[in-house]
Amino acid sequence: MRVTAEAKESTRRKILDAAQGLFQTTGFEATTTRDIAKAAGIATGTLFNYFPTKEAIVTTLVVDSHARPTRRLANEQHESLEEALFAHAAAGLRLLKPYRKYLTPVLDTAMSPMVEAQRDDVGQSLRTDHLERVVELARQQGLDAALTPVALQMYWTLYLGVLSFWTNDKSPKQEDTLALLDQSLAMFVSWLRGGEEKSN
Amino acid sequence: MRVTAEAKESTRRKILDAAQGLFQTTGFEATTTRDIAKAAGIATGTLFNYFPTKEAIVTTLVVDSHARPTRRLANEQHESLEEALFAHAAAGLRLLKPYRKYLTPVLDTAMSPMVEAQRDDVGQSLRTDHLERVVELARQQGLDAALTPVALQMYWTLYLGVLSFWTNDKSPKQEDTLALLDQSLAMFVSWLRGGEEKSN
DNA sequence: GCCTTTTTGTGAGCACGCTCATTTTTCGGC
DNA sequence: GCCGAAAAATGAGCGTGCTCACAAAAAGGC
Repeated sequence: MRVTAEAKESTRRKILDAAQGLFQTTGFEATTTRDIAKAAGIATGTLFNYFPTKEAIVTTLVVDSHARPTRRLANEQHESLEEALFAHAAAGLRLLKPYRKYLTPVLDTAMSPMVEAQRDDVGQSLRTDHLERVVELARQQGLDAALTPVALQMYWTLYLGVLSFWTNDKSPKQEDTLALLDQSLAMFVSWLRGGEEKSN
Repeated sequence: MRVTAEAKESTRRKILDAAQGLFQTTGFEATTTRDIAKAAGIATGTLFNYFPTKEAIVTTLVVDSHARPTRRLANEQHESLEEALFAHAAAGLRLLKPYRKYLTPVLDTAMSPMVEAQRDDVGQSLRTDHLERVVELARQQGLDAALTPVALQMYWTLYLGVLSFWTNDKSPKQEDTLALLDQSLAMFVSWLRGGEEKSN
């Protein structure tokens, strides 16, 4: 059972590596599942024993990139919530950077706020993890009451908007994306603060 | 040439009507282009002489629904910008209501803020028209300077977020969507006002 | 009314993502 | 080592959306 397990894991890696390379060079849409299987040295049917859909492959690539031990700059204090959220979101972008060009299918499915969470839906953990940290950061600023489900929904909408912009950002170092992120967070935070004042 | 033109228009309508009915009863994904063609009494190839893709059909349905003379309640004065924008966005929802269940492909393509405008891209006019009215309403409140491209980008992101939520809203009369819309616009408007104060 | 050109219609066929009956490999128990 | 069972691999094949070489029809000129 151990040898088999190792072999399975090895095949899984071969698929992911092959897909990663092909997506990078040829693009997500232009890469066929037959291409990936051939590059991984397996039959097309085998590929679907490991991943239920083509999108699941790219989703796994993205999620795996977040699974590396994210060395969290331990409890560093930020001057403002906006600053803290900016650092958090920018860190998210950094992790996603290798996948920027073919992020669209992931945004449409795994990261979509509307997809119902399902068993073992590895994509959902990405959103959940990101939002948990947002809540945590807001708490440190005494804004926990303001983070209603609706507020998180709006945060995620804005974040997805930034990511969606980013995938097509033609500015030299995608600096326009950072500007948009800055503005979006400024809007979000000032609204959070406003709501807090009123309710106190 | 006139007889031909009339026939063409008639075929076009037959396709749209057939598609409308099938989408409604069977759903967008489950309806095949062969189904649509058969229901319209034409060959599958002919269908693609009228619409380049299956998505273009649903997009056309949605855009056509906006093409009806939108009787604009002539220059009615709203108490606040937020109220005016709410009425405007709610009117948008009302137009889209018949297509709510299969709006997703339209959001992903024609209404996406990232898709570059192309010649005769009928989908773009939907966004442009909506945003033009937003600018107009903001002007009436003396906030024209605040409506930078980035601001419009954020407005559209929020609007798409609301629409995306709406397509899956399980609450009885989709009242949760209106709540989300309300909050989103409150955030947007208060941010607009804040930016205006600073820059003055 | 015929002939040429242009427009419109057609359905066999392609490439795709994905499935599934079958074959091949691996396993633990003896 | 051998055997039956369980797991994994296979590739022909299905149903898509969409294309394209060709056929039919209509328009325009004389």
